[in-house]
Amino acid sequence: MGLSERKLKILQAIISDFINSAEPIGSRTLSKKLEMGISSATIRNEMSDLEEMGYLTHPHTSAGRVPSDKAYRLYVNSLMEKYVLPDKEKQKISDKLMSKFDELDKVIANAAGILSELTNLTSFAITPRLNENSLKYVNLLPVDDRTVILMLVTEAGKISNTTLNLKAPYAKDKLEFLSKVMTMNYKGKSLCNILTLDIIKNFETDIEAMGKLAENIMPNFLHTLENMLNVELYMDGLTNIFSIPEYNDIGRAKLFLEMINKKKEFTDILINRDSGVIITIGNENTDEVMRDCSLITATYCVDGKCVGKLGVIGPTRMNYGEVTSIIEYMTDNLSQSFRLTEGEKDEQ
Amino acid sequence: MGLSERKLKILQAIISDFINSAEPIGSRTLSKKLEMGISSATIRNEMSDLEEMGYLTHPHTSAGRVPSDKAYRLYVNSLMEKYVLPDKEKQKISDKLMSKFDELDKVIANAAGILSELTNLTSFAITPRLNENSLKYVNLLPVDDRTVILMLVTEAGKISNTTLNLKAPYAKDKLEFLSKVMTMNYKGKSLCNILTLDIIKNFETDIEAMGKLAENIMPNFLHTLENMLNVELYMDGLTNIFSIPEYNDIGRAKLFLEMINKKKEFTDILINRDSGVIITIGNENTDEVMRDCSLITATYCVDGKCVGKLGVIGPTRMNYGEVTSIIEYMTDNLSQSFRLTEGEKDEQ
DNA sequence: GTTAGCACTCAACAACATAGAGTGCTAACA
DNA sequence: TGTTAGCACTCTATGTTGTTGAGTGCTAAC
Repeated sequence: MGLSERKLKILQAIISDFINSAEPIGSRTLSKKLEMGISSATIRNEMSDLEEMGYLTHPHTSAGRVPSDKAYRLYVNSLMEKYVLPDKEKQKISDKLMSKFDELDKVIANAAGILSELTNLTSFAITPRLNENSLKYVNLLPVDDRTVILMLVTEAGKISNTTLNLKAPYAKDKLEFLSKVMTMNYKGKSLCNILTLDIIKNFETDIEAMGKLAENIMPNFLHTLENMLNVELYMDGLTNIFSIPEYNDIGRAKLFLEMINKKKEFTDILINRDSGVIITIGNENTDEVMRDCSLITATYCVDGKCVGKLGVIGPTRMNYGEVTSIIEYMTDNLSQSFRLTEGEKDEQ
Repeated sequence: MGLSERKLKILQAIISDFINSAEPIGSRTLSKKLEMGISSATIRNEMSDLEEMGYLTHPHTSAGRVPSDKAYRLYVNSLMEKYVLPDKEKQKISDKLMSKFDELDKVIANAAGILSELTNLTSFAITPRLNENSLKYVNLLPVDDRTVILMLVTEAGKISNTTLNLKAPYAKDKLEFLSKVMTMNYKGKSLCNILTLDIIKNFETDIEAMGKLAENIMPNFLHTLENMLNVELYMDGLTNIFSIPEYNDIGRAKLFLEMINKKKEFTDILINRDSGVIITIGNENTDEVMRDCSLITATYCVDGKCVGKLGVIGPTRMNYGEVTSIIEYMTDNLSQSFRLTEGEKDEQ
């Protein structure tokens, strides 16, 4: 049995209504709302068919119908109308998104904040993985006779500093020399590659002449590199779930927040999602704990490479159209900002 | 009417019991538990007196007694026995607290994590205010022909970088010169002072000769300074409240999490608390929203100056003795770590 | 001052009744 | 053959009532 025009219309009406009201819809209500001149009994028959096909469920006999994950999938794929962000809204987002001075991490954290505010859902964003990113610059800066700042800069412009406290005083000229040697050695190599033992081993023997200095600095160098590879997770709108009826229950709210708060696991889930706008609905999520949530993520690019993600998580009953449009607009906006350098922007 | 020895004993027993069980205590239960050879009727009389004095309340006529905020205050001030952290526990904390490589912000975030784990409460930590901190070092590093990294280092060792994209290419020698001039000019001055217009104004005229370069860099310099003055708030153990009976109610849990999630307001509250170990119980908190919480904070020092805070928030019914000891031990530990440089530690 | 005894109070729980929304089925209709 | 009215049935939500048990407060006796 296929889905007739009328069945689709009914299904769509049920889904739209349920997305707004969170209440199961009965045949009588729907018959009035649809204004198609069909009686509640007919709708009951159609609903019964839709249920048999797996698009609807009932919480219990005498309740109305509720869309299933399968229904949401159909809705997202073909039923829902594309939501077009009003220009005013777009402008507002753009304005909030980029504050000229901020560095990447702050922009991303801020983006998560804006997203949760706009969607009233829990939002998250992860910073780029720098795996493929290559080192541009190693700098060792003298602070005082035993303190040195190790500074790494990548091609994409991410900077990381570590203050090192050496066991013994050092000579300034050696420090400068070491910076240059290290830069020469590692420039253009990807962070991941540098971390492989071979290059490092070679290097350590090369500069034996530099004495204790390198010995002191190398472990810190590696540690800093590792830190740079870490993906940072930002979240916002955690308490938004309390105004969502689905979580108006201490047990569910707890499970949700606990899931979200396992940052390591959650980051991994996000990293492993495909690029582009990805919507996973309820049981489409491979992770058991997310089976009654939907997750929408989109990728933003830095320097043209898709590396970071932005998204929301909420009940399967969410406004897919609007939320998707907002996320998409935001990631596009971010990608564009991170492609142009500030200087180029100023000239435009 | 004063508090007789016996009344104190009864009060103490009620408080200790209630801290563990979260259940109102009845006279019969207490008479058995106390083993003082006094009957439940006598205890009822005493309880009635204690209630009249404001140390106890009843949720309703036929319920047992519950300690009031006043009772907790008495308990904290004189009744509770000092909890001594076992050496094993101390060792565990110390080990987890300092990981040699990490920078200040990460150590602080980590401390909040450990604290929530140990207390099963919601914990928080704020990084130092750098108001009084003075600038040690301004460095402008060339990246490419239009990109410069502005790096500021304070006496306390906090580092901040910003990548600047200049409107026009610059000459390397000018950049180096500017770094030196700026360092000379600002070294030893507190961040707050530098932000006052006078010094900056003077400086801008001084170096007019440097052309456009300074013009490009100064606004970023100021912005970076401002950012360095921001206090960062880290929190952990948010979902711990779900296992606390007091918050086993969607409304309360919501209020609590919403309060905690207003980071700006919450940070301000923390900043304005006195130094040292401060316990505020229920209605002692000036903020309306915190009237049914207790807040324990302690200060940690960087370079001997008390500047950052670490603490927990939870229901007034909390284990004040144990929690206070843990926080105190942790802040002492942090202060010590931030006083000695890594080099000195290694030598010990 | 302490205690036993007793009437009283109140929350928590369970058992039961009721209303209302909604379904499923059947039979009649177009 | 699809559509519809009608009706019995189901199930939740809500309200009512009764019961139990923990606990108090008071009184009178020790």
